[in-house]
Amino acid sequence: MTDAVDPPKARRPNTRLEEVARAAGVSKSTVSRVINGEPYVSSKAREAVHQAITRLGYSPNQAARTLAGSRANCIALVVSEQGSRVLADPFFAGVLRGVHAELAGKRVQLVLMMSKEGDEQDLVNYLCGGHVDGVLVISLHGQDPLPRTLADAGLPTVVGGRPLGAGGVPYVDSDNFNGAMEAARYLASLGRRRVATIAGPRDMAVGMDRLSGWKRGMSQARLPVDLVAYGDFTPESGAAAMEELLSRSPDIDAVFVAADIMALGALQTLHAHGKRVPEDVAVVGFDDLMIASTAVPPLTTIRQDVEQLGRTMTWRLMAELAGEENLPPFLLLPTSMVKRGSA
Amino acid sequence: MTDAVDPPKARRPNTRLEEVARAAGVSKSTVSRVINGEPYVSSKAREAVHQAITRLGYSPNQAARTLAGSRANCIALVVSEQGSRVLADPFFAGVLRGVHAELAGKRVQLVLMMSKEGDEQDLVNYLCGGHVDGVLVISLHGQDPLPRTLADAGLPTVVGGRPLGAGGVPYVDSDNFNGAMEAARYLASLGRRRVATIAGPRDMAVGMDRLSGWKRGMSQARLPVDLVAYGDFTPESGAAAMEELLSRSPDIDAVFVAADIMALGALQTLHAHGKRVPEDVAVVGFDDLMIASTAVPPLTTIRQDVEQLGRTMTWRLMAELAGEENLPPFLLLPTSMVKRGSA
DNA sequence: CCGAAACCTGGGAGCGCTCCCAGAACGTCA
DNA sequence: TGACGTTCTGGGAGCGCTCCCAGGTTTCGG
Repeated sequence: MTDAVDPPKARRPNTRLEEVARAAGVSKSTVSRVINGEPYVSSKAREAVHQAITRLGYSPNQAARTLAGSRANCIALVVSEQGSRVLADPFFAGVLRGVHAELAGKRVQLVLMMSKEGDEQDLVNYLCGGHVDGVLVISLHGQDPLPRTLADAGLPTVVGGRPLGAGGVPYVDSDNFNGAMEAARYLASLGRRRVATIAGPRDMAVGMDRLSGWKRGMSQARLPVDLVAYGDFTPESGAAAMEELLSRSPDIDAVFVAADIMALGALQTLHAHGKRVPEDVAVVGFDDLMIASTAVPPLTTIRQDVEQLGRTMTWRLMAELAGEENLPPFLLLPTSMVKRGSA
Repeated sequence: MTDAVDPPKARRPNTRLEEVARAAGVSKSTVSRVINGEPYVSSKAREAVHQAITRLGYSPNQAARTLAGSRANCIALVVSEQGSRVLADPFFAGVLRGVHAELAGKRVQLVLMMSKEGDEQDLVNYLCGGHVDGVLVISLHGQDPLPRTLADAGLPTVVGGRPLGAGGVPYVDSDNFNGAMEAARYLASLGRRRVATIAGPRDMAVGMDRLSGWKRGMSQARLPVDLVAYGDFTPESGAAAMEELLSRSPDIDAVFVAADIMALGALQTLHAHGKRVPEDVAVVGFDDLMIASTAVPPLTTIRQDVEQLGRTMTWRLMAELAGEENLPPFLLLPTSMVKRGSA
């Protein structure tokens, strides 16, 4: 008769606020006040409520709080992931750790969303629908209008990594420009004269910023900026780009690779061509992933602190949610060079 | 006067269901039915509602649905992360991708929680408080009672990776035993006779299962199982373990390393000792991380599909939530050997 | 032509909280 | 003594939805 079997009856959710009130001998209102740390509660009542809560193992119903109050006590982390590979895992995981670390202790949940192509409108509807108090966006490509849209809808938004198409939306980023510049100058200071770079994709700010920094560093060292190849943050693309550079100019004696993950590929190509690292070609990466130190030879690289990036984004968002004013619109995190064997 | 500044007034959340009803010229109930895809709605009404929804950009208030209905339309991914480094990033990121892929299209949100020490009770209260419909748990250490606790509370729970201390709770895992066995047999088939292993931590099932599999494979090849060292899934520990093995038995001609990430460290140690890979010592890893193919030499390894692990966990949980019965309690995902240069 | 079964619809009672308001209890000062 | 604060408390109206129930409309077999 019935086509669909009824799912098993949901357990009666835990204790309700009213039961706590009864157990503590006070009213719902008072319990609510205690939970939310409001003033104007006698210490006696406060104490009784705390005990009742502990005894009953009460945990407030988040849905009800959200519905009744205005806040959702919840922020979203949106990863715009076109094609699902992009901007490799370690970056994302690091940011996530940072976000979580910063959220620790605060009663704020983190919901994770990935924007698939097509879902765009759904995503915006959802986010603007009052389900979350604020949004963290990472891994933007091209001129993604998402942050702009969210910000225009009045939803507090912080972007991780400089967004190309969202002027005015607050962001936090590593100081890619200066990091890359330092790499170029360091290679020059080593006496290298044919210094190439493998840059990131042209549609990502991180790619362009590191390329600009390298160019600036090269200019300062009075070196030409002709040896540029592009990759897409995969080892394969790094290998291919290195191949291209070597064929264009076999006398290359150094290369700044705009991401460790690509540097791994470049190292393979160099090895295949019988080039010794660092004797024949010095290599400097960027990111300082875990794999940088275990590469052969260990990779000299520009370290960016992705966990700190996550923390800072979260701090910035939470500060805005708390009503703080005159917050810095943009934050740049310093990078540092880690010297290992490859340069 | 006022110590705390009031946060800026929250925007009036979007359209409400009632407005959609009015716009479509039907009742709230009918709109609700359309949204939830229930039968017994005339196609005319259905059409009108859909149009109204699109026109008004309506997005149902999740909190209200949760409160009124029984489901939260939300599952939690709990990462028990004691110490914050553990089980490195790539694993976690892969699982996450899988979970998300499986969730795509379903109207289910994912909340991420990390169990810090101390928070344990809070976490359990929260999860059992009806805020989520089910829980995915990964990265369990030792005899973590969390899954048991959750399952006992009647909360549908699926564990990723065989849990040591939670008999009876459904889990999904890679077939670590058979994968490791295959590795051992492969090395033996290559004619290697002094085959060592670098195992994972003793308090993790994944470590023990791979060790058991290796032992079984060795026995089948009539080889001794004396060369065992332990690491903790870091490159450093892999390097140290290799060092130990080499000093115990310099004639080692093969090693099965229970994780690529440790294999990287082992490779460094081998290199430092002037051992050629694979000529002097063959190396087989486990996991097939991205870095396995870019190691020097490229690592032969046992591939486990972590994304599939995430997908399968999610599928299993969702099936249970949908009320399906007689679901398999445990699921093992096959592994496969990827032959590259190191063995 | 009548009754039953299948469809379709609207009304309204909550879900568990927050937050506003009214008022009690206890001052304190003219 | 009364008028007025300040501190504390409880009552109750929603928040926006789901889901039950009652009832209306159509179809179809006897």
